[in-house]
Amino acid sequence: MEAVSRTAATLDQVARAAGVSRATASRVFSGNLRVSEEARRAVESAATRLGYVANSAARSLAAGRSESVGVVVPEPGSGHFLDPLLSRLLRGIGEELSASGLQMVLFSPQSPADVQRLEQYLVGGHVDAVLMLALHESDTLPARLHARGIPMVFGGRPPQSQEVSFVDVDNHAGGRAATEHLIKQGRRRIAHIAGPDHSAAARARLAGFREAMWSAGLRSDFVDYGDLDRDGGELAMGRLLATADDIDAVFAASDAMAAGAMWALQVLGRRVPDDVAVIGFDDSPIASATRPPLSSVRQPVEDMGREMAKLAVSLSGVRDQSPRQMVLSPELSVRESTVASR
Amino acid sequence: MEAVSRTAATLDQVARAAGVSRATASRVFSGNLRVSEEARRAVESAATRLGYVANSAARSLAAGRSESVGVVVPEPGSGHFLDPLLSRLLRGIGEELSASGLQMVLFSPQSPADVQRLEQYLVGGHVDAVLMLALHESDTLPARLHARGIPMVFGGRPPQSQEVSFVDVDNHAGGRAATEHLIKQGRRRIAHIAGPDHSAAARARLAGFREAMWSAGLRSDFVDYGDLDRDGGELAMGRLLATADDIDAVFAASDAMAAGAMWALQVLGRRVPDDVAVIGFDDSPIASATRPPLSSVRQPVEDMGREMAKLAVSLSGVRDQSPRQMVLSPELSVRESTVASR
DNA sequence: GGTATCCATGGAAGCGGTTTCACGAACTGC
DNA sequence: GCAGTTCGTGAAACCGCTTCCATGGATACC
Repeated sequence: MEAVSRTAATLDQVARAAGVSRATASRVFSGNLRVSEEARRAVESAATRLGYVANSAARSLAAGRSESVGVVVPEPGSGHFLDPLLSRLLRGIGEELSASGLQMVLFSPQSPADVQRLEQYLVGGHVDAVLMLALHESDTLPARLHARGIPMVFGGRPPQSQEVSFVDVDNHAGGRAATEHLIKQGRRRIAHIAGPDHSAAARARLAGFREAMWSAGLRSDFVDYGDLDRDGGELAMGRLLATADDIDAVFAASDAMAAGAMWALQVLGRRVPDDVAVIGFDDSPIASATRPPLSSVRQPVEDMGREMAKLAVSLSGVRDQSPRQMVLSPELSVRESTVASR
Repeated sequence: MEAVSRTAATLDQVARAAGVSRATASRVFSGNLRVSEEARRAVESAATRLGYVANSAARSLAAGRSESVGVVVPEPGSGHFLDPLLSRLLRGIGEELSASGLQMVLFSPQSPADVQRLEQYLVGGHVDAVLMLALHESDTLPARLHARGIPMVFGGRPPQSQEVSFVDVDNHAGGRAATEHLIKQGRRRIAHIAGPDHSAAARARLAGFREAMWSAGLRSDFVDYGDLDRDGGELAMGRLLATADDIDAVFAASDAMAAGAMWALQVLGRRVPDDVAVIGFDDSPIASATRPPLSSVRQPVEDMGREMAKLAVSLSGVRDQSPRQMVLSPELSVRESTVASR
């Protein structure tokens, strides 16, 4: 390979070196069929020789598309359930986008000013599509993006779900699966530690729990609430035991709460899983670090990311953007906290 | 605000509406001082009226800088210690970049082909700077980026650390602090469960442990190794106890290993912290989910991200890019696993 | 053999900004 | 009052690529 000059080679130089016009060289890179085999070879060889890489700014400007997708992640500390899953999700998104040759531009607005700027940026047409990982208050965004014809895909079901495209995990099914697993293990007096009521995901998990219990003809009123973290789980467990001390299983809406619940049980001398089985949700690192290791519901977060990206890609550039939606099923990750000892 | 047309307003339209030339309008947005107060006001009002947002592709092309910074994160599954900290780190980076009006472009190359493409992309001058969160095999990258004058900042000390800029957490100091904390609690026979020897971070933590023990005149040879996950910790703890069953404290190089060690101890009837104190590293979610909650060493990961971004910004556009390095100190996060019961 | 069709190609006009340069008006200093 | 600055401004030349359009040679058809 020739010495790669300090300043990047341009299409013009490549074309000149290949003995063709800029237009033809451009066609080669855009995969245009209308190029002779001969010209194509000349251009390609010149390109490698010069170490040519297309200037994306110029390409975007000329072609009117940015070759990049914006990803908006929620601000932290909001106790959003997504947080621990974020890196898995981004991974899935990145994988799919990079397969399509798209760049991923990450936004994590902190202040209202950031949100404002972000909105301008997105509406300004600097990205070909937007993936939203949480509903920022900015409810105007969907409408404005839509008006500009910029596809937008939500991760997790947004409030006004009918109008927009989204990919979600089936929290209802997850809650049901967790509960059915406990029932199958012979448990009968099963409690649920639910997440905050304002969270749609938490409500769906609760509903799944209720449905499974009803179907099995069991009482479904051993329910308490926590704020998704460990202490919330511990407190809720205490309250539940005070109400009904013969509970034989607990399904918590998060692993952290499940860990807290386990603690509360063990402090009171209950053995897990022999006396009380415990199952969490998310299959986070916590699940394999508790004693005993925690059964959990694993959300297919990587798949979710991939599907979001796919959806965005298939939506962009299309005139008709009727919203599409997709719901992924979580699966059980069974560990020792729910299987009666050998 | 006027109806924002479907297609974004251009600088030209703004200039026309304000009754000035494109050049003057451009000066207003670039913060150029040479503009009369009158013209500035006219342009600004026209801009808000039309909902103008600069087209970043055009700006990049004309100005020769991309207003964006590439962030390369390690592929997953490699058991890299960064993984659980990733979202915190990205947060810090994003915060700082967005304050400078820069975009963050995320890369997570999976295949060798991805790495190849990435390298081309970065070298192609599409970003103003690069933040590397792990040493991909592609050792040629630093040199090539340097040749192009593209600043690059590593997160975590790279192998050949003298030549490049980086921000790292002081693992040595962290290891020392953890150990000294145990000593201060009156522990004397302290063991260390180290991470894999090929990891520089793991070696530094071990060195910190040794230094603290030597300084206190204590034996520092209760050392075993694990692969950073829970099972590794459990196994290592078993081996350590087989060697010396009167160990009264353990410092593990990761929270997961600490959790595993705690389990091993408790299975053998040791009480934590009464018989044996346990401390981890990373202050991950696991730390607050164990029973008892785990003391740990908290890495200032957000700060690390912020500093990396700052460094990149200050480096870009500067002719002389003599490498700068920065080492951040971790701090102790004390919980019940190391404080003798009340 | 002549005309219609096809196809690879090059010329050239943008895409939407930034920045150099020249210019006139308004200052300054003596 | 005049030369020398300073300052705001607009015209115009790019930045590197895509794409429309015209062209001309080769092929197809009758």
